[in-house]
Amino acid sequence: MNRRSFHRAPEGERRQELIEATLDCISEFGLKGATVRQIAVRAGVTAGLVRHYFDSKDQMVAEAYRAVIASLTEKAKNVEGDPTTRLKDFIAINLTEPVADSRSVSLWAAFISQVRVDPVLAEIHREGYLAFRNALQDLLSDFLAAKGRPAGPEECRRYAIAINGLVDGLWVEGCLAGDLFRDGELVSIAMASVEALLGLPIEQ
Amino acid sequence: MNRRSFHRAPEGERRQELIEATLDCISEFGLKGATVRQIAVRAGVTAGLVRHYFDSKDQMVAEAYRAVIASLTEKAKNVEGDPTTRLKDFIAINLTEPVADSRSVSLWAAFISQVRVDPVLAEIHREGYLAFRNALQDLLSDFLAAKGRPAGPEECRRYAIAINGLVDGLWVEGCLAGDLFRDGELVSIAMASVEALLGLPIEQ
DNA sequence: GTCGCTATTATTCAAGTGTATAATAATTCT
DNA sequence: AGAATTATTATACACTTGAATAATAGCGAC
Repeated sequence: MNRRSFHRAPEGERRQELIEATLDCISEFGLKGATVRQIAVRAGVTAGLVRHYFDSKDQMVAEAYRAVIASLTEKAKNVEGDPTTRLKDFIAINLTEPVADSRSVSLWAAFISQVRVDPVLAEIHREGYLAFRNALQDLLSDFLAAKGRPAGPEECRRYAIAINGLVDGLWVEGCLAGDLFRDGELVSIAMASVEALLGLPIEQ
Repeated sequence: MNRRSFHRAPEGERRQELIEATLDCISEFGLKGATVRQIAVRAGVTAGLVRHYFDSKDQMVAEAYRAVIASLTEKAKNVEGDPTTRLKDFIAINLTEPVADSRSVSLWAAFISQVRVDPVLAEIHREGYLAFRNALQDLLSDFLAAKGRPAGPEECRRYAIAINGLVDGLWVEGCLAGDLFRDGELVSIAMASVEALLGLPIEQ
């Protein structure tokens, strides 16, 4: 028997490799095509190993979804600087790579399509969405205050809903049909739109 | 042998039943759960019949996707009346049932997630998206002209991209977490946002 | 070094997949 | 009413799926 050679990886590392391989497969072959065997090939291991690190394939997929949400939101939530810079960065980050690319939107859509099916994924989604929107709402509150037009929570909430919708919608448009837009066009449209929505200039 | 009784349906009717059953299964069980057998159960027939009406399951799914796009766009594209009414209706239709519901967004997401995988679905998507956005662009052109502020194609294009993004984004938000919004809140936010984007009142 | 632990591989299994084929019964035509 | 047509069912097949189990080899402790 010629067994293939291998090396024993630290637990955290191998788990992350498997999760990354899972996401690769989902984005390239769809949820249907992301089989345990295909994922193992992508990760450079054999199929049985999946069950050594995760209770089930479904659990691994759920963790992979958490990773997607984290990668989509962490950059935007960690913007720094004065409110104007943060707002500008928030918009730009969400509409340029690596957040805005076809792999991201494929993964996002694959999981969204399961929200009705799998309550676990539904909960993960809701948490991520609310955290993201609340971060935007706080950012807008700071921005409006800094511009000398402080607004209450209700007004900020409405702005956050609208701008979140706008940015998400443009994000999807751009990811799915990036070739229909010129370089930087989406960011430019988004900036102008947010200025119009708030009735305030973003550029200093 | 006790064979189950059945009735022979006209071709068009049965095809539509199968497509509808396919969409039901995709929205309830995901693309993975939409198996030929499950679809047949939903349609009240047996699995073999699928291949009598379609060359393959994949082809049936592609036709089902066409049906989804049609149902999502036909109402909005057929708005009538003066430009102001049409714009108002366009927004309202896209953000209220039946266009805005969790089944629709599940189906939409399921197919979007396959755009990278299946070139056939990618083409169907692109056609639908462009037709939708162009309809909106024409509508905006009419609206701006009627309001005494005619705009060229490039300006209308930018507005169409932004408003399409806004409406799509709010549509997704509302479909996925309708309980987070009050009745009519999304439509109200969308109306106010579009007014701000265009710098024109929509209400007469 | 070699021993022990366990991460990893290899193999097997039952259930489910899309599809092909043959049997049959609902409907139409004469 | 009876024959012809074909939509529909029933069954079988080859293959894939996630998971369970047993064998093995990498690697740290001593």
